[in-house]
Amino acid sequence: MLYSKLFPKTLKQVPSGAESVNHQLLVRSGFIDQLMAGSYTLLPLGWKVYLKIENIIREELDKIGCQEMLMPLLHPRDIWDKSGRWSDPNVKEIMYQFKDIHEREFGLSFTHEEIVAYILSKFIKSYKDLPVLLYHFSTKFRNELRAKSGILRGREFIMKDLYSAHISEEDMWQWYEIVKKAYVEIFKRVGLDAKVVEAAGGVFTKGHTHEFQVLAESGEDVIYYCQKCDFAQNQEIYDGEKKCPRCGSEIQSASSIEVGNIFPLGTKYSQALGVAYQDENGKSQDVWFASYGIGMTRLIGTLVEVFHDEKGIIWPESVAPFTVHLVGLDLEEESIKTEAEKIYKLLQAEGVAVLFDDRVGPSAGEKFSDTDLIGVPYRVVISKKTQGKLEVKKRNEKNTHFVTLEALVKMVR
RNA sequence: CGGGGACUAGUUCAUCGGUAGAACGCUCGGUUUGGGACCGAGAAGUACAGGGUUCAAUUCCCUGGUCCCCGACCA
Repeated sequence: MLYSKLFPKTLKQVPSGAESVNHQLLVRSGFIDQLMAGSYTLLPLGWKVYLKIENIIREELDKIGCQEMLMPLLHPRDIWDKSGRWSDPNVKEIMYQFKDIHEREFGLSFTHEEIVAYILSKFIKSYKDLPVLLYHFSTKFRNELRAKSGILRGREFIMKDLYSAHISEEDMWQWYEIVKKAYVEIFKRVGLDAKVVEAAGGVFTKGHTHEFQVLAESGEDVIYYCQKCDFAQNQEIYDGEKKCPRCGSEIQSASSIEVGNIFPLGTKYSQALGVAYQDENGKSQDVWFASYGIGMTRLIGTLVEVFHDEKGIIWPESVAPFTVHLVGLDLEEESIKTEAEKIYKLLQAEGVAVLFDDRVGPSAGEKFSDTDLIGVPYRVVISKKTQGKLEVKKRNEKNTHFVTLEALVKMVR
């Protein structure tokens, strides 16, 4: 990608009203643009990051046997009446509900339990059809009482939601643990140190469900966790103990951002929507459900909250929009321009995602400021000072050093 | 939905009862070139909307809208 062609350009000033770090940096660096409160466009750079994250999740979920699909966002009222949630006051608060010109009632999706149950009720016949794990990445609409913190809490946001269906509670819990492990791996690959935090159980279980929390000052949640082992609980269930019940070490608290959660649903939806299978004896049985979510856009915001400095974003390599930010200085000199273009093409040929600042006018300082702001992991400079070599600086390090093209390619792989 | 703040050029802000100004950005010309360079010229505004007070309102008052922050609620 040529920086001269990239839409849009970076902003020098902090947009008015943007107070949270993720909001300020993502807007200034051109990753997102606000349409209204809690509603943002993912601009080309932001979308690149989104796709990187999406692919990591897709890989990890497919690895354990989940199947990706895509469900509609516009839902007829009757399916929500079956679960009784259309008229639930708590649901009415957050669900966008409206009528079309024929007075038919619709709602915009804020979750997909009803739809998944509806699909499964059609196709699940036998115990042989289970278990099945279905997921999709899609928009969620929530009429938030208060959208806030930039991209962390929106009224329209992208979520990955996964639903698993099972022949029994035992099977459900078994898969619950498998998905939990996959989630741990996902967050690790994305670059985040997410804590697996115990949360209140559902209606039918005395056990705990789990939230994935990332420590961050800007987080809305507070969690209590052990300094030594991986014990952690959310505010809802923490009972005030000073010592860890598992290892006896100190418990400490911190604010955090919930980036994902997993919880068993039991048979509530299968009963409401008639999702049943025949067991080995030909007897009809309810299907057991569990659901698992990851807030995709929130995850992007969380990454910025965690990985930034006073100059800009510092993307983990696994999710960065580009791997190398190639900066050409002194480009009005034909020989340097030619060399920079050559390196740009060679890096591309090596399969390296590179953003090439090919602008001739701007000063070195302006270009460097842009690299820091955008936060690509490797900055590579070519100028009359570099004399045929490549000057490399990692975004999260201070020192620069000179390398050959071969060495650089090896480094970024 | 309660409490607070804001709304003026593309952006960030200043002005202040007498019909608007800077910086940045943008365009053109020139000088620069390793941390958001400099000089000159230029384009750019229904001051959120409606109502009221006034000789006169961007400015004061009221109503509404929008955005941000705190709270209740939540991926």
